[in-house]
Amino acid sequence: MPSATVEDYIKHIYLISEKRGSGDVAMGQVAEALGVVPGTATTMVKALSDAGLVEYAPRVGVQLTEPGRKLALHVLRRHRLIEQFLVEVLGFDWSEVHEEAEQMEHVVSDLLLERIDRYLGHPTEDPHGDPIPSAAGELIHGQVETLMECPLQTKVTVARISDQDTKFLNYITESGLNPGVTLSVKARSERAESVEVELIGRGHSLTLGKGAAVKIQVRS
Amino acid sequence: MPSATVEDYIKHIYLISEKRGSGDVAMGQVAEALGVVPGTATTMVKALSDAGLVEYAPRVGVQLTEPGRKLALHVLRRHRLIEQFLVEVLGFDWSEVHEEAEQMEHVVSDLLLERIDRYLGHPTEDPHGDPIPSAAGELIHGQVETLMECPLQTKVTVARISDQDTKFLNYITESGLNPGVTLSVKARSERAESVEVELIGRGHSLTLGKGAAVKIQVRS
DNA sequence: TGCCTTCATTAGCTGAACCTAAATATTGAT
DNA sequence: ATCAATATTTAGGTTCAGCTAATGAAGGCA
Repeated sequence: MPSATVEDYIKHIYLISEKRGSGDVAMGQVAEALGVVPGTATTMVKALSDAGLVEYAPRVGVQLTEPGRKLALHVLRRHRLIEQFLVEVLGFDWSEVHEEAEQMEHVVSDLLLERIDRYLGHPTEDPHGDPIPSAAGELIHGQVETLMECPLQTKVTVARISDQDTKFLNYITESGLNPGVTLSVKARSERAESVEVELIGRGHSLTLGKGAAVKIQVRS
Repeated sequence: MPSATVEDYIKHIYLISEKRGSGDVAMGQVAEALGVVPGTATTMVKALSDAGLVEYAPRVGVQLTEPGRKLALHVLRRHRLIEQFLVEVLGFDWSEVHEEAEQMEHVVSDLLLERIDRYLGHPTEDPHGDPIPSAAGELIHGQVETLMECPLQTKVTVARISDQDTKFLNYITESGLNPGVTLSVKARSERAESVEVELIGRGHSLTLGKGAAVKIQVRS
């Protein structure tokens, strides 16, 4: 059974390579995501490579192998089902479940996980709108665009917030931009790096900077 | 924050000294409970002593200090609340939750624990009948006796099964001796090391060896 | 073209928690 | 009272996952 550390490395490598399209993930990114110094990441990634979970090219980067991808999706499934469970069943706020799930994802057994899954009615998304991989390792990611790309003056629904930081998520909650909310982008300025958003039904608008806007993904 | 290993040592030292009345716990017992070789236990217990969690006398044994006892009860609270939750909410069988709780007890936060406690309505016993310490570290253990000590021909209720082995618990379940069941000891033979038990309401009897009988605790 | 900055790798070390094997204490039996 | 058996401790070693500090490669710019 892979250690919690191995699972974390694999999970983060997966998440980074998802975000940056495909190709190799730079070691610096890995080190930063894991909160370790670069040398530690190099050592660990070499070990992961020996274990057949990643392909590692010195001074180029790292990429998951098929077994690595399987493991990443399995960890992600645990993480996201746990988050969903904490929110749905125990009344946690969606902005505070990440840390908790981070710990629990390494200890819940497959049996417990399937009971949670059944209890929740086999959900396909977690509270942040992230897709939950199936037990078989399948992942359906819906068609999503960020607020910086989506069409103007068109009703769209918030699909996911691609950030796990509690403070940012609290801000999202306060602004009423939770997953599921309907909105429309009134105006966007690439040079000013801002977008103006109207919340449908609430009748009020707000302006977001590019940094925040790219983390908010919507579905038409 | 104490490591999972430290929590396990402290928990087991507490449980052993509970079982054996009071006084020092022998190092051999500690080693066996933790599944490590004696030398490892010695080293670890010395570290626990440096941390102020136990009092350690070489070649005599080990005993919890007040901070150690507090920690033990806190771990036990986590363990037992988790067990209760798994049984009550997720439909686990009481005989299969121990291993799962063993892992989870080291990662659930205080916040999550209190939500679980609230969700369950502040239970005072886990599915095995073991008392759940309060958040403040109080522990009310009911008046209990084993089947080898309780009065004969008297209705008593199974209070707890002091063993966590899944196979043994399965046997208990099959025999209908779960916590809560009412029974009466018809006869007992110290020399034959056996007791004959009648299950009230089911109208049938069974005979248990001493080894099993001392693990079944009852309340009058 | 050569230097400088940035990024990555290597080497060597640390602490936690385990192990094996040898040495030493304690206890019980003769 | 001595000796064997059992229990405990000590010594030395391993693995995992981290660190610091030094070295090396690659790309940008004067």
